[in-house]
Amino acid sequence: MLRKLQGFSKLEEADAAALAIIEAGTRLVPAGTDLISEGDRPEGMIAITEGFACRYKLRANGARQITAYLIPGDICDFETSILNRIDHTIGTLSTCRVARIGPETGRELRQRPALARGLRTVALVDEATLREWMMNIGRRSAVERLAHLLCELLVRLRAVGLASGNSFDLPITQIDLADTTGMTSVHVNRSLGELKRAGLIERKGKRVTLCDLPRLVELAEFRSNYLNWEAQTAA
Amino acid sequence: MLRKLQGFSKLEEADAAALAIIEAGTRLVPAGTDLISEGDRPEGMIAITEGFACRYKLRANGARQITAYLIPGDICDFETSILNRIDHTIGTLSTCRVARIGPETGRELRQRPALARGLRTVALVDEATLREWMMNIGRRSAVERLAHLLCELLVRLRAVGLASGNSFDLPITQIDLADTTGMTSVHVNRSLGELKRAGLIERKGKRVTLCDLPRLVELAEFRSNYLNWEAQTAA
DNA sequence: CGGCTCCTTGACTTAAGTCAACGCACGTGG
DNA sequence: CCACGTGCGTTGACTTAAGTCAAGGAGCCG
Repeated sequence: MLRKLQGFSKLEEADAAALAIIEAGTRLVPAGTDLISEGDRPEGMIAITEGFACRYKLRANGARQITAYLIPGDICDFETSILNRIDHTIGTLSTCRVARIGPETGRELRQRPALARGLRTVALVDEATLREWMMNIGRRSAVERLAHLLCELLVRLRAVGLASGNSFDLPITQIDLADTTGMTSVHVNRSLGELKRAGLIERKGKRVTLCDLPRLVELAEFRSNYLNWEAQTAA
Repeated sequence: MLRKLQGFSKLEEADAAALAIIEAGTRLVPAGTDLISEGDRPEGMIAITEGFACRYKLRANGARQITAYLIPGDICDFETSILNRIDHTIGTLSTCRVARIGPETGRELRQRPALARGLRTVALVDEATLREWMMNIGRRSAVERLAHLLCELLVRLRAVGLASGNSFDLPITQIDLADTTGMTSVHVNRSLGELKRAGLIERKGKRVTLCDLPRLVELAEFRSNYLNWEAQTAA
């Protein structure tokens, strides 16, 4: 998994070995666990190899805004000691397999030029994704938002080999989707129903299928450019 | 101005000289000008020394989402050649004084350790701000959103000496505010009116005064931590 | 003095939120 | 192995925040 991620963002040599080590020290974490809390001192990195995690913030009234998904292959790097307090929390949405990378090994990884470059690319893509999500919440209707999110997930999961054709497992609740898209779980439910009725998606259990991807892409005005490593490798 | 920005994020020596040079090659740009367009090849940096600019994205139907403000002292650094296409546009909201920094000089600046560190800090703060805005749009009411935005602007403008007491010049339209907060200009107008009626803010022309900052902060649940260099210098 | 663009306001519509109930699946413990 | 609890999904009836449409006014510039 980790391999995949690094694989596309930059060419690797035997850095793969370094990553393999990481995968060794992996732990299984139940859903709803905070891996890092707001206000913590950032250190090292965290990598997800299975399941969905997220970055989120809370309001005093309990309202939650999810600002990013961490899916298998994703790494979040806390540029150690540049900022000394984290402004958000990272928690699991489903059961996850997580690798924690200490500050020392983190430094080692960043020493390898190819990996360092990969990590910076990841950071830039994450930021671009943040902007796209903002557009999503601010300027798209409920149905469009969900359509867009599903398209994004398909692309990202494909990149790590976790989608087969146009379908993938989405191990998170509609409440999570609501907190991602800035809506209510009730309205997420209805909007998903609308997409289903329109024949754009299908769901059985945790499995989602984007039956009519072209129409979905058009509806959401989805352009994958912001996620694009492709542009990278082409360069 | 530039000095200020760097001043807080990291201690400087004679890097100031390097920055001074930048300020020399500065141009005046009218409002509504795009400095960099989506799809461009990123190169060098752009610094704003006067006026308000922003990052934004457009939808096919013309809807605009502003994802960040660039105020005097802000620099945006396109990590040259890491990504090769920009996913958003940068344009001026008011008349601006802008410094364009070529790729070569950009590299030079990044060579100076203190400046490099400063730039990375800026990038991290920008990202944190992005997350806070997302929370703003996704999970706060119209009035709260505006209150939060105003608080943020006060803090940021203070940091560069552009606020006197609790008031500052806001040289942008209510349409811009709407595109920032994911609402309509009409509703921005009404919500601002509400803040004014509640005695929280005052406006005359472009000048905004946050009369009752404590209540405004409370209403918006504003915590400046995400902008905090203070934390940095303390470290 | 037009002719912009922006601000302001009112009347009305609509998308999304709220409240509430019920069913279903899952997991745990008796 | 079944009984029960709990969290999630689903649906309906109703409320509300925000959007839409539209028109007038204010400021600014050439």
